[in-house]
Amino acid sequence: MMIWGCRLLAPRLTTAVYPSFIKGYARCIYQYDASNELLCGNNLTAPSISYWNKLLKEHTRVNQMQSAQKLFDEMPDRDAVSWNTMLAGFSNFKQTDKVYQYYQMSFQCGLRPTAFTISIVITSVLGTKFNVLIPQLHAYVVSSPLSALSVYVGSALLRGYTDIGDVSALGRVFDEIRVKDVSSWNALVFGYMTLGLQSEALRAFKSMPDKNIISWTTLVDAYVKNKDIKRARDIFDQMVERNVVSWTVMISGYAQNGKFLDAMELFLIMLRTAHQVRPNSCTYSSMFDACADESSFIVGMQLHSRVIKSGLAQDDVILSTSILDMYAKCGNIDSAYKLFESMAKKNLVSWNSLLGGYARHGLGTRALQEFKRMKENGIKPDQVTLLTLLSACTHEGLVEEGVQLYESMGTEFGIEIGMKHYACMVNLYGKAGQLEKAVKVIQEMPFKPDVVVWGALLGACGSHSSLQLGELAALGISNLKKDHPAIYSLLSKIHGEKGTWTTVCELRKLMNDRGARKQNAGSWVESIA
DNA sequence: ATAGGGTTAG
Repeated sequence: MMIWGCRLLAPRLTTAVYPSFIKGYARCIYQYDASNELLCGNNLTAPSISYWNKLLKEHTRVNQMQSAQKLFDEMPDRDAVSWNTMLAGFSNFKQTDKVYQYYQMSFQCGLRPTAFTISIVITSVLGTKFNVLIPQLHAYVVSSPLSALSVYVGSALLRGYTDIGDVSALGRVFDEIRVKDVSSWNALVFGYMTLGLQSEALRAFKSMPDKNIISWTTLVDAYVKNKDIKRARDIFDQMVERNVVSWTVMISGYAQNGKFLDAMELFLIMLRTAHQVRPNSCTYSSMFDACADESSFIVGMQLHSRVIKSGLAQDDVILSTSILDMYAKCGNIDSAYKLFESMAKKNLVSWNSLLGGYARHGLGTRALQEFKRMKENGIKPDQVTLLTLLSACTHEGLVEEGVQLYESMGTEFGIEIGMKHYACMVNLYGKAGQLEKAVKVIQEMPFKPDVVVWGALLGACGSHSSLQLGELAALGISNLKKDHPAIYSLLSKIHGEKGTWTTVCELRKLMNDRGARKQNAGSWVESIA
């Protein structure tokens, strides 16, 4: 049984290919055979290229890209489908550079892209720096035998131009599509909406010959992304049928815009009225996001029990992490930790969420401990990790540890230091009263300081009563944002502490004259009760 | 045999 596949293929392969084939693929073919009839009943006939392509597809499907590459190299012949299968595999698993590399290789091998090739390549460059290639790919298609756009290439191109923000290209591409279908229309509406042309989008939406659930959901989502929740809900209410995605888009729209109660209400309406629709992991994830935002621990816990019963989180890193994040943000760091420990799979985001929980709870030392464990587990930190750790150090006054992390960012972890990291360092030094060092960070950073950076310094000068540096920070802020109320409050606080009351009065008067008003303070505890 | 359009975590 074990040698099933090998026995079948062995006589048909050249001696050069045979040994490495056996070594590399015997196991895969056996597994493939177990779940598929492909190799059965096909006694001793030479495997056709379409057989090889199916095998190749099977490897790419389960993200066995390395063995897929090996198989691709060693199979007796490759046609356009083989190349496209490889491209699609790389594309599905976000290996854009590989897509580009194989695309170029296919040219060198004398192949010309098919419509399949073009749509795969376009899709794979979306959201990457390779998206500059989109107009070139378009130009290639137009000048090739493919010139009239198929629906596939057409919708892919529409997504592409949306991605690079070229509004004027949308209409042009749409006209070039030979036979437009719902998908092409949907891509057009999505493009207009995403690029902020609401009326164009609506016009296109209304002139669509057919609309499906996706068309409606696209529009709802687009309004959500433009933060126009009312209109989103309006469209949502007009839908004649809705599926999980439609509900989830609307619910996550409320969640992302801080409307916890609306999200909750809609979630309940879904459970009560849409009996054929079951919440999936995206739906729950959005709800946990809303709970975390509102610190709604009780609801979060109830939703967690629903998830446990559903078994959805069993194997889902994203969902589990959103629950973990909910616990951490609702102030229950112990539950967050327990959940983290129970997770079968963890990724960088899960670790960041846990570290963020410790940071928020002021447990800097604990955060650093977990960070050590994270590195021991072979997880590489990113900018978010470092930002979280720096803020954790700030809360507990761990200046030395923070500085050490900051200095190792580029050298040890290869992470670019961003504006937020500098702001964190200013905060770290500032809170610890080392104001000169805080200023030094500002002077040496490669960006023009923003309001957050100056604000960190100003705040520190407030708590450590440094007038001179406080004025420097205030000047920095007012250069960026005139009459920011924090300037007046902090400066008069410092002056008050120094006893220069005349200046305090002058500042108050100046503030009144300019109409700068102190920002309203509110109790965070009250708002969740 | 290979492709396009709507949702999710820090």
